[in-house]
Amino acid sequence: MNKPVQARTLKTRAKLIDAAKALVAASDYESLRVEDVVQRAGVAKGTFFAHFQDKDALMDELIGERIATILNDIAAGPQPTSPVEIVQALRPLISFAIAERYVFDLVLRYSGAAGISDIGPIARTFEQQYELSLQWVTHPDLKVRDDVPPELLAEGIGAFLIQAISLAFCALHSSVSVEERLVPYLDAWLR
Amino acid sequence: MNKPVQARTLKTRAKLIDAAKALVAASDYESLRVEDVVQRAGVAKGTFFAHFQDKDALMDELIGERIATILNDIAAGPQPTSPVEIVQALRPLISFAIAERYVFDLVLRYSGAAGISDIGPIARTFEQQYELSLQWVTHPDLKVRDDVPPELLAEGIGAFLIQAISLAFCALHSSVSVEERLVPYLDAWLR
DNA sequence: CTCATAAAATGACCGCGGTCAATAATTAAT
DNA sequence: ATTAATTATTGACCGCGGTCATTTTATGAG
Repeated sequence: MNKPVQARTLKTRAKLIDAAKALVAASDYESLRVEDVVQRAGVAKGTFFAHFQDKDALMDELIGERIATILNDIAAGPQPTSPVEIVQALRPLISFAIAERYVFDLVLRYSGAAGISDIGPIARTFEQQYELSLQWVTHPDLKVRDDVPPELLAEGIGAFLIQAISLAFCALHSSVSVEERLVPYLDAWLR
Repeated sequence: MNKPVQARTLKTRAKLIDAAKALVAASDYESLRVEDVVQRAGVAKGTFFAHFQDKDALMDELIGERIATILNDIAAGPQPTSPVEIVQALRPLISFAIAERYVFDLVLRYSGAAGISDIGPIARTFEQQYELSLQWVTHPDLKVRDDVPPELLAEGIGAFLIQAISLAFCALHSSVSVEERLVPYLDAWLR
């Protein structure tokens, strides 16, 4: 029943991902070119698309993995006890998201899957972020309002995180940082 | 001092926009092709890019205009007196935003300008939506919490609107509509 | 009207994501 | 080992957004 995966397939896929990671490390996500990836991996262009639906699917892998790692690190840290500490805890995630406008756009685009079947790495990190927020919100050390279910509070944290980052891109000239913007939101939302 | 704009320029630009509108009306935004636009407008391809920075800039015009119209209609309507009525009032906007995933993605991408100078039509509609929300929130007929500045409440409405629409795309299989999802957010946020 | 200058329009061309029929490598059966 | 069936790889090709040197058209001065 299970499809027999050839060892060659895994090897080629790994070569492609390694090549892509190296190229991203050398410049950035936005300037990644499929042709460069396949050249570095030593395979033909068509091979790339036999392994990934399209270029964005590779990006989904790369960026999703990065975000998952960041979220795991955050989850391993201490329980925040206030909105300010929440924002501090989220800082690594924010830094990554605002480092490249391209990344943020892609994350937003991939946050929602077209169907239940094609939930990709990035979409999973949204779930992960929600679970983390839910954990924080239900922890006794973080005093939050109790007139609203914790699930809703957790979703709200995600909404304000997106909002704060969007506004940061909207006004790069502004001196208000994402963190400064996010704190009042959470303060008002969670109190 | 003022650049002398030739009548020909305005005419060509109008031809391009008219052609684009007709094509969008005939199918949808996503399938719009620059080549089709210029062919219908009866001009060369290069001419298009003399009038618009890129294809997205044209989309910015088209979609921004639509949204501005929708928001004006909403603003001309009655003052909502509850979160449910807010969501009802916003329904035309929501309908347009979820009609095409492509449109929503582009709206998000254009919501933030790269700098203060290049605020386009779509970015302006975000401002417009904010002003409308602020107006609602400060109206005496809508009872809202007073422990938070109205400006923050207005921004929050925008954040939850985006969140609700995103989740709608994320789970097209789900039976929960955008409206149903949005009401609890606003209920908790404004009370 | 004529000519000089600037503005607008042109279309061949390029970059890059993505496709697909043809080919090569792998596996399983005898 | 040979063959047949499956799976992976290849690279020429296409679609479409975007560029730019060249040509065409409008404008203003004398």
